[in-house]
Amino acid sequence: MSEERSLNFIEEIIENDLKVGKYETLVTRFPPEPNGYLHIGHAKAICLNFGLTKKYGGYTNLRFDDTNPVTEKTEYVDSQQQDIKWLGFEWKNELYTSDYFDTLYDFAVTLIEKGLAYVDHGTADEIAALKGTPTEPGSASPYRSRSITENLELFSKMKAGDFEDGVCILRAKIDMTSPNMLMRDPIIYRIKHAEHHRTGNKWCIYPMYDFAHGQSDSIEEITHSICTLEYVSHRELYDWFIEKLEIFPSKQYEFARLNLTYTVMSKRKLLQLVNDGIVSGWNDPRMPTISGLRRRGYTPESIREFCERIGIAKRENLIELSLLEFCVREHLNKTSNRVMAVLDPIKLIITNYPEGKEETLIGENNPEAEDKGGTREIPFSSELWIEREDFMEEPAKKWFRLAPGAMVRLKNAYIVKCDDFRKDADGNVTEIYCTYIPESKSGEDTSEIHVKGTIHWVSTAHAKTAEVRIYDRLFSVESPDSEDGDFKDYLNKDSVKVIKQAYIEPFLANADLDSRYQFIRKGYYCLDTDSTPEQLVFNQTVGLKDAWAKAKK
RNA sequence: UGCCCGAUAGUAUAAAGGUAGUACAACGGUUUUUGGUACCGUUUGUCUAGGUUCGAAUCCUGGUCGGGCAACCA
Repeated sequence: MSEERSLNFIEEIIENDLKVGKYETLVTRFPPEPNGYLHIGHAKAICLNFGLTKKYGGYTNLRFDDTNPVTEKTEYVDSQQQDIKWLGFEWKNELYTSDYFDTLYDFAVTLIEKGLAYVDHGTADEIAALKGTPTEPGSASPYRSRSITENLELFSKMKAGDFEDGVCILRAKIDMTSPNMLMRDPIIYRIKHAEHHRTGNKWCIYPMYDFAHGQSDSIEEITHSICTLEYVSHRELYDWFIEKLEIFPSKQYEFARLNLTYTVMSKRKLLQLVNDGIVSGWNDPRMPTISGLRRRGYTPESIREFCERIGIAKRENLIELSLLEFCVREHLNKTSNRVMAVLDPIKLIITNYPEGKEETLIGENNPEAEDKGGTREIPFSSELWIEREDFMEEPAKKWFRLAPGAMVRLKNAYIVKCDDFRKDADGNVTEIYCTYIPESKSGEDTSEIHVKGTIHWVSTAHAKTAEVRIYDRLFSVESPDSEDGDFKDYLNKDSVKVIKQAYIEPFLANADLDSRYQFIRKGYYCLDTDSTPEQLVFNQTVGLKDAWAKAKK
């Protein structure tokens, strides 16, 4: 059944490592910094790391990379955990880089003792100046030659809180002339008198990313430490620390991060959208965050499928949003029940249907499901709401819907013929008059009449109302990041359209937050968390493909 | 004017020296009580110049283009 997917370069490395017996057990980790909400780009990394150990055995740790107390919060830890679980993955161990602060401190002492680290009292500017540039080598700091004893003492004082922020830092002693800027005596510990979300005020010195990440991987015996391309140049340092400290040799591999058209992906920019009130929050349905996609109605299955399809490689990429939309349509088409809702209503009156008469019709819930998803009852009467766009006073060519003299099928009901219509003073059509064909009832049609168009409807007497929110891309250009000027100059002004009063069939009154629906001929919808029993609110996840709309252009 | 990474249809991603394939997108058709779905078909590609080889997307050299690197961020 399962078709073969070719291996990506990381799978090739792993298969080879396993084959030659380099590792017994594959161990990966997902290491977010708890300073924001996870987005679809993180989903790619999550699916990769957890997917690898699911495929090859072994396990994946969740490690919060919390080495910067001023940006990190427990709120983010909680949301990130929720998002990973929702995506359908289970971590082996829940860990925090801050769990290793004692060990990391000892590692720093070891380095000092080996003469490979020193305390520098230069200011940030002085240190930057001596660092050189990418094209010019750096030069030694005046503090570079301090004795081991002095360094040990000063570092201990740093830990003890004897210095204010910024007075001094601990640096690795490597090579100020290295072509790799990161090897020019990188800072490994800085002083920050700040409260940490887990360790409180125990520490006033915190390790830098480069002095924490590889060692944490090593402590956990991570075999394959997978990260994004911007860390390529960090690998040399990563290996250097592991070698000098003589600890478990985790290996770092890098892949290209995800970029998606019509959105931005950096936490910084997403935070700006939230703070500027451009979106309602991290989980605004237009956001590319996991929580936004979830609220929008995306399913974990569809996001996992998307991550599978985009592949893993090392070249920069910009994935078309249409692929994500395809994945969610594909899943929702198979799993969601069909219902009828009229978003832009106009009244249709069946003149030969007895006034006051009602019928209960049966509709199948999902033609794609094996059991058709069961059936539901749909009330029918002489007065219906239909979609305004399903009537044309002067039909275009190839028009299959209602027009004077034209016939269509009402989904799950009868064929009707349009006899007349009314307009108001402004020329807007207000009512459409039809006659129905009694012997054309769905399921027992003996009329021999075949019509090309089928439209959805809701009985006016039985309709419930709901608010419907329809979303469009957040930005009007494919790559807001690469345009001139500020990315916010390219916002799509019409990224949300709110329909205050749509008519929905009574069945939908019992909609729950876990269900997704296909509004027939319209799209996929789910209940929004803003919903109340008095006021239902639906979000459009994605519209259906619309060949007619395309043909009109 | 340094170092590092990369370059295959519109977008992604395969082909480990031997038929350039797949998906999405686009376009056309068949089926259809959703102008949906399903199915069928069409268009479009190896950055460039050399070299190695019987044979190069793949190996080598030069060039071009794109990205990263000079936070007490991760």
